[in-house]
Amino acid sequence: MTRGAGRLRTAATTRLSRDARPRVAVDTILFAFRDHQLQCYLVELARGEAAGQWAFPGRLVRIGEKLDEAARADLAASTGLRDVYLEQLFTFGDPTRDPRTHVVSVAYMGLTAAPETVSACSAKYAQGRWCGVERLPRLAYDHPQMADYALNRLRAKLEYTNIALYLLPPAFTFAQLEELYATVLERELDRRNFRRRILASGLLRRLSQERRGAHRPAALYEFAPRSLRTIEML
Amino acid sequence: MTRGAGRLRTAATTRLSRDARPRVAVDTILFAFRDHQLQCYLVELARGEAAGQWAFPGRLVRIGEKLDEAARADLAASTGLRDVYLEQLFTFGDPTRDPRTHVVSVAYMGLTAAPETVSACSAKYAQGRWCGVERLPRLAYDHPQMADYALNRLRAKLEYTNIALYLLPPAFTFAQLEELYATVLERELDRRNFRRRILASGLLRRLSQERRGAHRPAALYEFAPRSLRTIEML
DNA sequence: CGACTTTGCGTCAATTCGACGCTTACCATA
DNA sequence: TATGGTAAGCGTCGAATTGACGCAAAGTCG
Repeated sequence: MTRGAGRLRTAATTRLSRDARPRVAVDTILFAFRDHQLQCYLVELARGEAAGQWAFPGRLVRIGEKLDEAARADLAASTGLRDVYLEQLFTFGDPTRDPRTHVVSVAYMGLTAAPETVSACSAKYAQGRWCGVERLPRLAYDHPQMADYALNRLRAKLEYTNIALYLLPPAFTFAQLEELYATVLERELDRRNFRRRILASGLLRRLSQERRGAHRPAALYEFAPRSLRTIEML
Repeated sequence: MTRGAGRLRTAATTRLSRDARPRVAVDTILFAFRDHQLQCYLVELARGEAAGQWAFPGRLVRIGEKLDEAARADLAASTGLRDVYLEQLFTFGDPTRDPRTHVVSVAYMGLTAAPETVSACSAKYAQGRWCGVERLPRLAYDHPQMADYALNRLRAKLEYTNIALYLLPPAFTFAQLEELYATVLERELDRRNFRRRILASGLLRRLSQERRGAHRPAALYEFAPRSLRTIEML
């Protein structure tokens, strides 16, 4: 996206028209599984000509910044969340995607376990909120495409990676995991078969059931670190 | 990559230090299947401090250009090839990847059917040549990572898309297709099973065998256009 | 206590997949 | 024209995977 570009417009693009080059931005589609649905985090733009529209958080990349670090820092500034799983998605470079200037945006997908404390600190935004992916409002720029892309990627990677575990708390039950899968994939799953599949994949590790009373189901599971295959590509 | 940035260095980065932003480039790893091996196209840089080193063709993106069109145009300028299958791979943004300035590079993978006529027209390059992916020379910048990434992606997509067909001429035999798969995947394939798999996938269409004499094997195949699934994502 | 959920173990049949045998057609060349 | 090599094409067999589903033990909640 392009927050901040407005400030530079007169100074930069006019004076420099010959040397003008596209700017680079990062935008992050942050997912969480909350209230039995897959949600993503939206911000309401406060500045620029897209003010009032909803979008994904993001900003221009500064000289010397790594892309993922820029995305991570911006996410921390926009949501207060750190330790988010981030994965580069796709780079959107259509010159008309931002009506003002040519901004090339590197889209990231972020996954986090149901966060309770989220604050839209940054003054760039009027507000921030979680929104179920089924009923997104009209989004600014080409962010609808980004949402599609991210959702498709998430669905695809559910099938062959442990990526779902980033959407869950450190310990969880099979029922939770299955609900996550069924919801995101929009498909019924057979409990028995699902269990077999997941266990066969070796993604999970049975948690020692220290304190299980206190309204807790019998068995908890957690990440099996050894199966943290880096399928960053594909 | 960063060809052309040298020219702008004094003018741009000095004068503009406050407004300075990363530049955007596209680099393309172009593959072809030639001489029984998977090869990719390399250029020898003629300018800048990396002069003399080998790299993948690419250039800075100009205001108003789409990323894929920039990649396509640069490929045409560098190799004379048009009608290349292009797919965005990954965006490399480490600020130190180009020692001079911060250049964010959107890497593309290109596939083409064994091209006979390739000329390194562009004055940016001292020369261009095809090189087997097994014995690449030392590459400039972070292009070795790009090569790895592209190769991994190509291998992965061979398994579940028709992407291989972009590396073959319009009509080809099963033996050719199988050799391509076996070479790229570096693994022996059972002819019978391979045939079954490919036919089951519906990717191929039997060509009417009009003129088959003249040193031509019995059966030719071509693309089955209906199966041109767009699995651009994942 | 009784209804309900979660967990966990199995079964069965259809499908997929790897290893492999065999025949036919075409071509080159001795 | 006989022969050997290669591509094409068909089919089998057994192991592994996968979807549909039954069932019982354990825990939770009202």
